Amino acid sequence: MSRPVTIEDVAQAAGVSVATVSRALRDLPNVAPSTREKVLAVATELQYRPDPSASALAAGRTRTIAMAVPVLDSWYFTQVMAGAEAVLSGAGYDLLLFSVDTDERRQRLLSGPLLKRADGLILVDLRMPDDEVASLLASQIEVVAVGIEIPGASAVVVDDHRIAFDVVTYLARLGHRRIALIEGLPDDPLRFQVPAERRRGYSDALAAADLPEDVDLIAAGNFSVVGGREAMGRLLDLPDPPTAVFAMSDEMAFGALRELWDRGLDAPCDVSVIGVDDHDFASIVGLTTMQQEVARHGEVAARLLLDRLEPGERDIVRHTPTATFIERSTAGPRS
Amino acid sequence: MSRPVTIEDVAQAAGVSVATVSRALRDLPNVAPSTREKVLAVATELQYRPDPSASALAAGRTRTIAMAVPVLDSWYFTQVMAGAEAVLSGAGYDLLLFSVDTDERRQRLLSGPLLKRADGLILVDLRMPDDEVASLLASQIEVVAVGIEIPGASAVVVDDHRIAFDVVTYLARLGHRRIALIEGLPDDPLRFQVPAERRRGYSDALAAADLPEDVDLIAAGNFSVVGGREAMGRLLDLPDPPTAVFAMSDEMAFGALRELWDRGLDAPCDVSVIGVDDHDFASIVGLTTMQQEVARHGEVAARLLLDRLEPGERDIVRHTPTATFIERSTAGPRS
DNA sequence: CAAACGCATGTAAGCGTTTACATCGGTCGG
DNA sequence: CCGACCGATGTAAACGCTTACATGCGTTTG
Repeated sequence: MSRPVTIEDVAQAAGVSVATVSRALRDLPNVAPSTREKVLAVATELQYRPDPSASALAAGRTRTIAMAVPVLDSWYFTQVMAGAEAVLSGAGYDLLLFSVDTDERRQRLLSGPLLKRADGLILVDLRMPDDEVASLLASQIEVVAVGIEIPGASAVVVDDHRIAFDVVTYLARLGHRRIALIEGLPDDPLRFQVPAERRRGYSDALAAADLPEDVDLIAAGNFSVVGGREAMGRLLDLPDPPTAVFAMSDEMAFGALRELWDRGLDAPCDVSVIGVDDHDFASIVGLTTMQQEVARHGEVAARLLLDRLEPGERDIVRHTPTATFIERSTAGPRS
Repeated sequence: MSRPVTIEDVAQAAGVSVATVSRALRDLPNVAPSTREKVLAVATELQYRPDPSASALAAGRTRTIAMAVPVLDSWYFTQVMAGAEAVLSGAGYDLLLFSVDTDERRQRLLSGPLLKRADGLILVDLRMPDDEVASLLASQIEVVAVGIEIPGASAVVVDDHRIAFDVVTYLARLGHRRIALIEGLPDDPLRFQVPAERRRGYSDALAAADLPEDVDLIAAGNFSVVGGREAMGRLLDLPDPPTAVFAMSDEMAFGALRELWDRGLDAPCDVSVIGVDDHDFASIVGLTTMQQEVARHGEVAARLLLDRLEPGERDIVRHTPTATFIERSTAGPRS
């Protein structure tokens, strides 16, 4: 109803100038304690709320961090997001969330007004062409990447090659000779860097174990439960099906397990299955997996970003979280 | 490097006034087609990006919607969020995300500058005292609730009483006489309305089936997998354990199943288990559940909000999504 | 004791938009 | 042929803050 309270109202009521109010409310130096108190009292009394748009316009800082992820309904991304949000809200920043499902949307977003809407940007698993990277870095906004490397920006990247390599090597040591891969999005090379790295790790591990690589053993699972299930279906339908499967994510591994069960098969008796993430449900179904501290990824990214927003040129940091292999009950020796 | 391009730069380059640029770029009437074209050309040429803060300040609209949820790492909330985001981004709105884990944070948030940061607010499962509701509604911001009812605001609310009633009645009809409830957060009455309603539905169904209610059969599961597991553990340790369990969420049901399996028991042979949601993994483990179209909740909420933001006083709408019972393999007759 | 300084405060110029209002040619009906 | 009207455009005043700079006063210092 009533016109919102402005800083001017507070100034008037407190008998000082707007500048003093501004300083007092933001804990800047050069304000007499008595004055500060008075201003604070009046401000709460009047229920004054500074207008963020006005502050942003005047100060050039929005106190907002944007985060862009490929999809919002995937466990991994929501975990990263939750981790980041915790840190950001603790530091008084707000989180602007975007899901970027197409190249076109990414392009529009990352060149659009978003850049002026936030002080920083957390980019999760969104690979992009060089020119976009360049224009991003040229813009004022501070960028931190998760899951991808962006030359010139801090990043949180797991060693995806190693994860895949270790898992596949483990399976090979168990005696498996036909080891399948359920991968993510083979059709969209720009989107994820992760699948490509894990794919390489898979191939290298096979080579290291002197196993031939068979393209039939590579199935796309789209990083989803149903995708994993369908992929497993295709693998089992092969004339010479695999005895072990490495799924690039736990979610796909769950789908794979489901398909096994549906066919009256079981892991690890018939087929060994290993995933990545240590999803909340991995322990439920006993999935052997390569654990990642996913929420930490987000926390670390947020912290790196906040660090760089502080005045005083921080270095570009590349943080590599560790992954821990967790043996449960879905992988065993080749029968 | 170079000073960002402002509307003035565009105006100058196009040989018109800033007003005309503003009008042309926003497709307002009263601009000659030739002029509009010219302006558009110059704008793209210069890579002009309007500053959202400035627009917001001048126009009083932020083109942003805030969404507050109790936690970010729970399946239900992320689904709702994903649904809302899809609609909002389609309409050119940005999503500001907040997790509200304490009463204090909620209070601060909902009275703070947030209100000026967004044109609308989607409140999910956050119950609050009357005075807060009042001050929220008194503020300029448009509110839509999900999972709770806020007098004076549109809402998306499932019939939680009915869901619980139906499930428990179903179990009673199967011959179960000791039906347990794994609930959410009993200690925090302000936070969720949902648990309270489902709890009532549970009690009423027992009464309708002439079954006694036993407080020992009610265990808190915190809406999490581990919580559900622990709750089930406590229930099984009872001298007279239940033969059926209704979990208020699938996630808790998963935990419950896990506990059963760990003890060498199984559903439905030893204990029937039913959840709510139809979580992605429900089909994996064959969980019988009451399905909700969760993402739709978010979509609908977003749409209701956008409707109300259009000029032209819409009515307050109360949308009740339907829930569908899905029989799978974790519930059966009492053995 | 004057000059120099430091601190608390005020003044006012932005920040980059939107938009009410004024202006200015033309067109049109009488 | 003229006043009314209309559509295209410009002018300038907000919008609510931040902040560089100016001011004024009490203290210190040589």
